[in-house]
Amino acid sequence: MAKTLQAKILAAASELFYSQGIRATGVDAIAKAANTTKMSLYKYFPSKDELILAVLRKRDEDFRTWFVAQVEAKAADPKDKLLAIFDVISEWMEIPGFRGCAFINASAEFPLKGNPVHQVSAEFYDKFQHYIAGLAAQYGSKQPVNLALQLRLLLEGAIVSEQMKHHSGAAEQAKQAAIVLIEGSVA
Amino acid sequence: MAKTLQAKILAAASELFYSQGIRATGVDAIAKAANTTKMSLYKYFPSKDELILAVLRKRDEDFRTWFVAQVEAKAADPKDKLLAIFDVISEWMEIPGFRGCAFINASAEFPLKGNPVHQVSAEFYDKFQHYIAGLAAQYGSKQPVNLALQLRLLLEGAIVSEQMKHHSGAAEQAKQAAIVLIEGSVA
DNA sequence: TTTGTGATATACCGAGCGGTATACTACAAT
DNA sequence: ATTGTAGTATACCGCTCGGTATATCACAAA
Repeated sequence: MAKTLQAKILAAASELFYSQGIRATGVDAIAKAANTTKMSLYKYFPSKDELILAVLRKRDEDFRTWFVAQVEAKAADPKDKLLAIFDVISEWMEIPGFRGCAFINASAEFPLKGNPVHQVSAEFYDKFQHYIAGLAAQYGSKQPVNLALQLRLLLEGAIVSEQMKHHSGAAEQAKQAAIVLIEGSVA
Repeated sequence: MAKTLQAKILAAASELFYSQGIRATGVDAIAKAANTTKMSLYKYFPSKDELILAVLRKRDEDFRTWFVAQVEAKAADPKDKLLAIFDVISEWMEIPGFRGCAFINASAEFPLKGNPVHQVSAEFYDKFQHYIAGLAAQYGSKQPVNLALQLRLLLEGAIVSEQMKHHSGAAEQAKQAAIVLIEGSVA
């Protein structure tokens, strides 16, 4: 409840960046949404660029924590967890305000190679893939890292498809494909 | 060679939008890159929004034409064509200046649901998927539409992964997964 | 009571944005 | 020779942007 001012700014920026786009969101709008002023904002974040990175880093933490908890709550053994991933993603897509993956979107908004946004986004998916690879190894996959990357591709593809057109059946087909790949990886 | 002024504007805008982002590209820069002036630009395109849509529609045509030609040149029978898709994508990713899929990027830059950019982008992938489904049906897949969507997800995922981090091995793993799914779809 | 500090309020800056107005040039068709 | 048309050149508009300056306020520590 008693969030620090810095946390309030971060939360407001995160929400606006995600719903409207980063470039489309002005610093004034963020300050107003956080019930503060631009001056205070610039005390905590030296520039909008730094704020963008801070927002992404926090989202990285929060989303992965939330996601893993969801999966662990849904299934007990490794194979079921691998499949539960797709159910969690499917439910996430149905949450009002879903507009795709914040990291994919950020990378698209700042297309230049060297931009730090790419590094943060890449790290997010690396960690994500690493979590999947762990489950795949427990499950007994012969090539857990490869399987993890394949499943990750299905997830990213489903998210992007669903962003462009809602209820495209992407999540369902991603899961069907995942079943084939998961079971094939132990044969 | 003797491109019309309109075509030159379209080409310049397409290039700049793709390499820098749409919002990040000003109308002045487009006019300059096309060796003309803003006045002429606004004679052909009533607004930047209309220009954006025109660029995406042209890219839709051009890319699909180029892509199909590449695939057809690489393979003769349906199964090989399905696999060749992943080789073409892989080669495309290695072209200097690759920055992901213009349609995914555009959708990310304009996240609001009703934006026409989403419709154009969704239509592009619908046509793309329809092409894959045709090959899948010729190949003898029992559920060609489902297989086509699954392969599309792998492709989108690979493109996005490669955009965030080059040489991630995404295209290769997408192809490996595709082989399993394609062969499984006739069993 | 003074002093230091975190936050506010507000006005401002230079730059870039999308888009327009006006006047001018080149050239082809009648 | 005249007229219409396609394109140029340039200046301008109102607005928003990221970022800063300055002055003030609330409050706790000393």
